[in-house]
Amino acid sequence: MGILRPEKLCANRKRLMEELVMGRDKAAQLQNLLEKPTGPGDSGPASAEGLLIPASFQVVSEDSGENSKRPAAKERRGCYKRRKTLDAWIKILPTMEDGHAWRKYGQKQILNAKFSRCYFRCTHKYDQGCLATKQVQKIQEEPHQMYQTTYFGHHTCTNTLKISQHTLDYDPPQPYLLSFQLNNITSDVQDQHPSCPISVKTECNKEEIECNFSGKLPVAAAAESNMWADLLTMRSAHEDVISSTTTTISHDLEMDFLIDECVDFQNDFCFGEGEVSLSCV
DNA sequence: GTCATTTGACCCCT
DNA sequence: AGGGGTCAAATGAC
Repeated sequence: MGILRPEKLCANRKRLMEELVMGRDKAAQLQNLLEKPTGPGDSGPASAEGLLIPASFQVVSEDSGENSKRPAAKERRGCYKRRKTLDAWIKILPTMEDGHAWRKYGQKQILNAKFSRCYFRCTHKYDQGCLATKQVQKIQEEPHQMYQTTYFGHHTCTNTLKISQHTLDYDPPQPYLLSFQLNNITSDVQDQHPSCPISVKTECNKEEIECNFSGKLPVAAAAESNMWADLLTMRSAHEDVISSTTTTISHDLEMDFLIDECVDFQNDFCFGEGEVSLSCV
């Protein structure tokens, strides 16, 4: 549910386009943030948090209905409401750690997913009423394990933990935080290679990097092993675009790209979902 | 004893 | 109807 599934998007094109427009706006906001450095006291990254991939089809608890006394299991009918609106975003990290104190409250095996999904709520849900929650799903096995974390709501608690030393000491060239989105949705039915421009942004050694691959991405061939070669080609072919949209590209890029699904040429658009890992070397 | 995790059941939503 | 999100009793760790 947390993932933008192509088949569902195909069924609701209008909604999808609205999401894309929103994504574009978010990107513009991010650009502004990057161009306007924050002061020493500012919590810059926090203000940019919401600009990561909007998990549009996720919803946020309207009313958790947390009472001190809970009814017995059989009396729980209608005791809680499903999440209703969205304030969610996705991060892909090599660790579950994110500097906040979470308490696990559930785990589910998800259909067609290799790994189970874990559900966390803020430790301070009851003492401070913090409604932040997250879902963590492993998406890649060790040794280069990666976790897709979907956050819902922002922390309102004050007792956040410091980022663990493990996280701080996380040294390159291990994969680092990365999120990406497809900027536009178009297709080229003639050559069966839809054009899906990609934005990639990451935080690597405290340095923000944003790359904008605006070339044609042969999505249909995304699963093939030469994907990285394609991206490299694309990058060199659009070096001017990259340099105009990034502050620094001093790192070599090492990427694994995978697109799970991308289809529906009949409706004249395509969409892919995927993961990108980026290493600092 | 306290708090976190596990796990099966329950419930909402599509 | 079934998948996915949440609850809470049972269990484990400290």
